[in-house]
Amino acid sequence: MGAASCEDEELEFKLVFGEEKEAPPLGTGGSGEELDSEDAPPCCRLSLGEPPPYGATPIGIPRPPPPRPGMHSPPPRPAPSPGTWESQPARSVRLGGPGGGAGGPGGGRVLECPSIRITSISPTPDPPAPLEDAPDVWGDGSPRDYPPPEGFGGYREAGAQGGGAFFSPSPGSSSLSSWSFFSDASDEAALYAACDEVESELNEAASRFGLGSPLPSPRASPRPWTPEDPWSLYGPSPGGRAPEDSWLLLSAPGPTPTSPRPASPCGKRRYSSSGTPSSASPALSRRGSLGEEGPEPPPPPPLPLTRDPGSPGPFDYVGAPPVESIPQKTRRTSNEQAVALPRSEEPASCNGKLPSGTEEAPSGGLRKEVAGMDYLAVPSPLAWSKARVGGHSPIFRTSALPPLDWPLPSQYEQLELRIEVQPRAHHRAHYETEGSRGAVKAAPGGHPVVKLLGYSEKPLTLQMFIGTADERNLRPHAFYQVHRITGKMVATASYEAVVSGTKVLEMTLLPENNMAANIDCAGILKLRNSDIELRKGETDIGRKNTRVRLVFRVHVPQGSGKVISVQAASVPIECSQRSAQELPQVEAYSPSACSVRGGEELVLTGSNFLPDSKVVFIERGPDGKLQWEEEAVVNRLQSNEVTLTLTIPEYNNKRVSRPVQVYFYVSNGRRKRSPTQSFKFLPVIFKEEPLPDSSLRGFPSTSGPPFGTEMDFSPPRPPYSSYPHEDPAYETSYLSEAFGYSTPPLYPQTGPPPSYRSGLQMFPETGGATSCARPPAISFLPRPFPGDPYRGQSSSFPLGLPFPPPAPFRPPLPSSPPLEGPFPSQSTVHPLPAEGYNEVGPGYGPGEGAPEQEKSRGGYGSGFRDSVPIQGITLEEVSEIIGRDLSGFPSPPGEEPPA
DNA sequence: TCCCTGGAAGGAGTC
DNA sequence: TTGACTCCTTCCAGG
Repeated sequence: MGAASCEDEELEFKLVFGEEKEAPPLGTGGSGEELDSEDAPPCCRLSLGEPPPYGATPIGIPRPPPPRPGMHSPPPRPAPSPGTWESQPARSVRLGGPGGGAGGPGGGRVLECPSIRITSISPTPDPPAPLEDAPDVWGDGSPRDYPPPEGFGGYREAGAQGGGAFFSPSPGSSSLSSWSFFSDASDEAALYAACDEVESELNEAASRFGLGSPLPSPRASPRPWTPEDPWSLYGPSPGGRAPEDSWLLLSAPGPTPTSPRPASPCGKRRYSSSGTPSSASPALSRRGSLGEEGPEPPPPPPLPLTRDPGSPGPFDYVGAPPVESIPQKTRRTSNEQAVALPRSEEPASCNGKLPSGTEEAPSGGLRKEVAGMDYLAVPSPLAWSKARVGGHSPIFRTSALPPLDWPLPSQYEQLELRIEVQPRAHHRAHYETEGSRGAVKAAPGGHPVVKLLGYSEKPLTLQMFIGTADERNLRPHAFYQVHRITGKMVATASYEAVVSGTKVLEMTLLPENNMAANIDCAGILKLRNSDIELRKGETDIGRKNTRVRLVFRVHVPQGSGKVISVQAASVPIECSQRSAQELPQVEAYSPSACSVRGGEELVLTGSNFLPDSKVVFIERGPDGKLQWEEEAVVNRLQSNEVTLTLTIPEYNNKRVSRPVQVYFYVSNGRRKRSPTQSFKFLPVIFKEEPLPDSSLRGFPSTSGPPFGTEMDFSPPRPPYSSYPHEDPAYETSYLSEAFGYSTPPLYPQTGPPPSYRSGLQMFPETGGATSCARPPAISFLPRPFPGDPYRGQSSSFPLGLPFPPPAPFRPPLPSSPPLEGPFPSQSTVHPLPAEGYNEVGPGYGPGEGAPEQEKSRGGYGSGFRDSVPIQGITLEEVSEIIGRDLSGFPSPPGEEPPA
């Protein structure tokens, strides 16, 4: 389907703009394999009802290609002009259905998506410059100055939309699909005239695809702040963003706005009486698509609600087939339908099994063939990470706002978007077939609170979407969407929009409210795994992928058509029912490293801790086999439901010379374990004499104390002048760990030895707390050394975070727990692998607006950080780095790999 | 009546 | 291949 739509787009695009010549030839761009359909500015809102930026745009202009599911906006690449970012070349697509192969009508036609450029702050006007001053006809507050084609920007979640709403409107959605691709029939009628042919292809393609899940949208509500819409700052017309209502009304199927509670597509399920063979897919029997469901609510009247001025409606639906034409969605559990799916072309990725890099395999013919369906390919996480290494400035043109999957810093200069009150760690998301399960709540009661610091001039729009909480880049979650909650108890006005396929809830930050918003209007909707996984290009799997984060973003106008975009992500939220009830969750812990001798106290904070909860440390070998396991002694007296205090066990090999990465988990019984958390056992102290020329200082050799270094197994000594964490060496460890790299401090380094190299290299075993690393992730303590931009950043970032937290220094929150407080409340750092963590942002690439502190940070900055950009680094890269940097390490006598 | 919430049934998927 | 177990999705019921 995605293919079809892309084709559609391409066709229209060419027809209207004659882009053929400009479209990069197939395979051009070098990295064509990694290109997405999202080449188009992801910042483009796919909101139905948004008119193209140009009034003259012919009606034939198709709506943006359905964002590809599972895809992220291809990381824009630096354009020739400094500060300018250019989208990656578009991919080619083959007409004729998803098969991309010869099958399907249009069989061999290969179309190329246009290359699009989006810009960040650019000293010189970019090609699209002429459009810069064009009013924001989009009215969505995301003024766009790029040409229409960009309006078709796809977003990965478009798939959500593409796969979801795009494919099949929600039949039983509790909320109409505001992003339903197929919508109002009346509009469609007009559209058909313009794109009959395309539509037929779309339908054809759709019929060959498993249709995605309906993406429900909460009931609409009038835009609460239309007149004062902060977005108007960017353009005259707020119209582009059709109010939810319009979306809803445009969606043919589904409950009416007045019946938010979705009727179960097939009524209540009764397995005992369904008559459906047990082997039958529940989906087939219970959840068909439009048309399949008998008692579908009558289509809502066409556009009864007021559209925002300028809301073009029809444009959005160009090419959209009528709802009725949507083939019944398929489920992979259906054999027949499964067969119908273009498996042959589906990279193994379809179900999320595609190993990283698979699709990058440039295997000639095959690759070429795939190229025909190139836009279906999904860049590997590695590729993404690499592409984003270096990060970028959070300054954008108002016309080219960053896509949702672009990491952004939470703070830039004086601006900071902060989550004052974090949501609870658990929130049971609701399915489309269920009624709402309410808004996300905050741990202390109430709801999350988000505040923008450093700006209070005008009202601004705060955007919120559901993001991922895994170890990869923060991005819109494929299996969850934000769900707008309304009701008497909801005080915060919100507006639902769709940004490239991802539902975004928009609220207003008012100066009179100190630019703070109480997020009491945001629920979480769970999409069926099978639906999402069926999407073309979707690589994520839904099973056990139940952790999300609330992502908040705000674009602060800076004048001159520029905005600073900052983003904040909440702590991870477990959205499954069971997990929320039974599984223990570790949200933070301190410390995160300790001497191999253990004995230190480790404090875990989280939830679902039981009196008999166990904490088990484990170590796994490269092959994943368990190499060591030790249960820690839990101090029951100092533990409760949300806190576990335990004594770190002794590591089984105390003669290691390098930090050992281990993990621990909390167990409430068999199969009731928390996700593992990383922990490091550090070698006992090394005393080293500074040897400026040595690249291996501090490391023992196999033949005695190397370079004047000796291993110290003696009893604890008096504390050193500097605390471990005050020592740059500590910082190295700290950083590497904080960044989530399961890598030991990179002692052996090439190049000029960092200043911190002299002196203590490893953790002094002084006993007491001094032998333990301060929590990198849960930095309750202000970072000690001066100039450290992280200092005091109590809410740093989770372990496993590929992005370093480049956020400049900020004082601890008043609400932050005391120094030794077990759990930071607001800005708790979750050591959980939740990369892309709010504060983590993309960081600032060198020379890209990085805070001076960051740039000037000495010590570690000259080594590892300089040689390997942290941002976006992946585990693979980390492994590589580890292998590279430690390869020269001589194993000291006595050190043996844990058996 | 609607919304929210907790619980659980039953099938699918995984080990 | 089979059984046990876990997870997902839907349904039920009560406040």
